[in-house]
Amino acid sequence: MTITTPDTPHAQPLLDWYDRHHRDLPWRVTPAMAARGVKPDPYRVWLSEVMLQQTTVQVVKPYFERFLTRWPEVTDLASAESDAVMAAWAGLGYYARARNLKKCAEAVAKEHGGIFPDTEAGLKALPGIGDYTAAAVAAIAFNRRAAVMDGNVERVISRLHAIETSLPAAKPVMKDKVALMTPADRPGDFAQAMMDLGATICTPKRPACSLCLFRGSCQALKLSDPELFPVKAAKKEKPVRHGAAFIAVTGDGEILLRRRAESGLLGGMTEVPTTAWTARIDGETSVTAAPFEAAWLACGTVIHVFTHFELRLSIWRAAIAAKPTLNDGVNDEWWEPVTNLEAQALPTIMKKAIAAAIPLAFKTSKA
DNA sequence: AAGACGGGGTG
DNA sequence: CACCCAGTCTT
Repeated sequence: MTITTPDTPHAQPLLDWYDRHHRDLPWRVTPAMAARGVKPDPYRVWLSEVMLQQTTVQVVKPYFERFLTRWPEVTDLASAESDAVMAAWAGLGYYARARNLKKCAEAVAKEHGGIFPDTEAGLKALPGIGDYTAAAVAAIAFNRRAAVMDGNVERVISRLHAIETSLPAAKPVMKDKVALMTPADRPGDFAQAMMDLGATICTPKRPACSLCLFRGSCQALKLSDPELFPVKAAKKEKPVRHGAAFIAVTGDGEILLRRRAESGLLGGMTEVPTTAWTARIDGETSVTAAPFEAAWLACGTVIHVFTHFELRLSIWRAAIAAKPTLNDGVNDEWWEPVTNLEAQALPTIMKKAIAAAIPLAFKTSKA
């Protein structure tokens, strides 16, 4: 968003607050570091922002460190094996992000000489970079006066102005307010300060208004109840789907795995053979839908909640004496040593399914 | 404009 | 349990 209006009196007090209260995060150039001449690395800013899409700071931290150690620069990521990137992303969710991360790295390496575009428009043209990430990278990495608005900022703005219009309809108005506030000096720190404020003070539940530097000008606090903002459209309930998953293990300790389709749910990730996931329980077909005849043993049910439905997966296990012939000509399934499961691109639901059949398959019981 | 798309942290 | 998170892409 092009900003032509001057910043409001909110900006400087927020920057002062940020200098005193900012969080020290692995991808962040703190004000103290900036004073020593440290410049933000666009690759790190971009990588962190993509990981942070709909994902909390705490969850992202270890993934960010592992990615940076393994692929220190965008060109390293561009030349990496896709399977390795997907396996490293496993557990973070929204796997289209990982596929687009790889595409974006390749585009930067091949079409931009390994240098990230330094404008909002140039960034937004890249895979996996939308309104938020383009503005965030432009502001934080390139000091551009871009209006950065994420869920945290939406909450702060909606309370500051007591915006009664519900989300997402209110987004354009809220973005105008952010643009009005964003200063020409230190726009990146301003954006991070707004997000820090939303994450630590202006929280969804029980906000710490007494500690907020905007307590004197917050319209929601003055006129109403900050916790009632932002107003959101009513959400619909999640349907339940059912299916069965089959864990086949040979005497040599190998398990049958397959690769999911490139697009769609868990696209490009690894799974154990499963039935289709349907609305109705079909008990009779559960075992007969197994990949092959075997003495399948029931291992209970795993429940996993996705964004738009809940999945109840019946788990079946069988000890295989001799490897059955896999589907003729279909090369998307293979036998993998159970000892090598950690290196696979297994999403959390699949780790839970395998763990239900083979309790010691993974180091952590949670996965 | 609405739906698809994960998983974990938090109260 | 519900809610929410440094959103993006497709239809």
